[in-house]
Amino acid sequence: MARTGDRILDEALAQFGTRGYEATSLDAIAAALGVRKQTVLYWYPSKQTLLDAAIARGAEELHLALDAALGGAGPGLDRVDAVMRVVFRFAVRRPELLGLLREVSRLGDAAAIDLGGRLQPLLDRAASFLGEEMEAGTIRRGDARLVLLLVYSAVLGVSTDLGAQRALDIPAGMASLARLRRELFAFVRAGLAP
Amino acid sequence: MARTGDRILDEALAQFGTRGYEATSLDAIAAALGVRKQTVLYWYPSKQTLLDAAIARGAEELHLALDAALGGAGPGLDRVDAVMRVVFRFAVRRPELLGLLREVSRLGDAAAIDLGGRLQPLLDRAASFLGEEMEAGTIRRGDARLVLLLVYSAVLGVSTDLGAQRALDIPAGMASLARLRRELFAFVRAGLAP
DNA sequence: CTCGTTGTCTACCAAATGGTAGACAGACTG
DNA sequence: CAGTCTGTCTACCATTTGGTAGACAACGAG
Repeated sequence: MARTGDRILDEALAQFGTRGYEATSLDAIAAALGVRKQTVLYWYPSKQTLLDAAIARGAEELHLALDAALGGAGPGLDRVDAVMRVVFRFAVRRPELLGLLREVSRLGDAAAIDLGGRLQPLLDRAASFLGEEMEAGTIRRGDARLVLLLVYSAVLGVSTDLGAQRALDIPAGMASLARLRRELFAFVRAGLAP
Repeated sequence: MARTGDRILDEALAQFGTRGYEATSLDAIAAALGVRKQTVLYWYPSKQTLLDAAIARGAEELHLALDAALGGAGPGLDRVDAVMRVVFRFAVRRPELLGLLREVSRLGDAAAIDLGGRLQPLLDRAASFLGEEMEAGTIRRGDARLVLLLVYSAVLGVSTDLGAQRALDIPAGMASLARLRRELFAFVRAGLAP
């Protein structure tokens, strides 16, 4: 695949992730690249195909980063921190990717199931990790899958709900972002502590 | 306003909240009510007007319930519990309302700002409540607004991200829902504890 | 009975959307 | 040089969408 195909995929990921799938037209994607809609349809024969490809790409990127974080870090809460660090970095540097994640879960179509399938092993691994830590006493006991869901929601929510941040008068900017990160880590750590 | 106007508003809120604003057509709303699109346009002269009205209605409903919860409950973490109970009940009984909240924050248009304005006093109140409790030592010290954002994200995330729950193989149903609720409460309580 | 009001409908319309068909230019290959 | 393959484009098309114009029926008031 030449470079055009990749540029289209990037742009599609960005627009699907920020404006939403239905709200994004092929014309808009094409125009953003200075190209005609038919070029988009040449590389991806339908809008659905393009969405699938964007999801696959996003999932792969997430999977890679999270896999490394899950594998490389130390035991106990340090590992939780490592994962949160990764997700938080995504939230800052590639918010459209997390936006796509959320968008897909809303669409609830076949692509979402596919995405679920792709991330499944990762989630299983995370859940069993939480379970082990609960056994070892480093994490408060509870249902590992539910706790995972909670942490996921809190992190993703913070990462994507910029609207809420606006309503709360939380300023943007590096310093404030760092504070938010610290607060998030403290909150989750406290929430998981035995 | 006769009954048709209200039925349209309900249906619009439901569809905007679940399928999203752009993905919902006036025809779809009308069809769901066994009526023609022009009847919808008679009551609400444009799609944007309808969205605004739906948001206003949702905000009012939320405001009412949260206001009561914030006012009526006891001190300290009990009050946090009361608010979470309310939000959780919304998540179960009127998920489309929380969905609309999220949708609006994504749209980021004038309506979102309006919604923010409506809920602002409530958020201020919640934040200052958290601040007081931090002073009193019943809640772990930290930035009250950020902590509020975290709790909000966790609760809203759990409440709306059914897709994630599917991916995690968390079954639907009353019993499982109750367990999720317990786990959420425990998590937030622990996260807020000093 | 007549007349204005109200609410719903049929008939359109212009713009946008996803998608098809095919022309065409350049580059590589025999 | 002829021919094929690749990538982009112009030209359309059917459908959907938000929205306008106006007919029409029910109905309460004078």
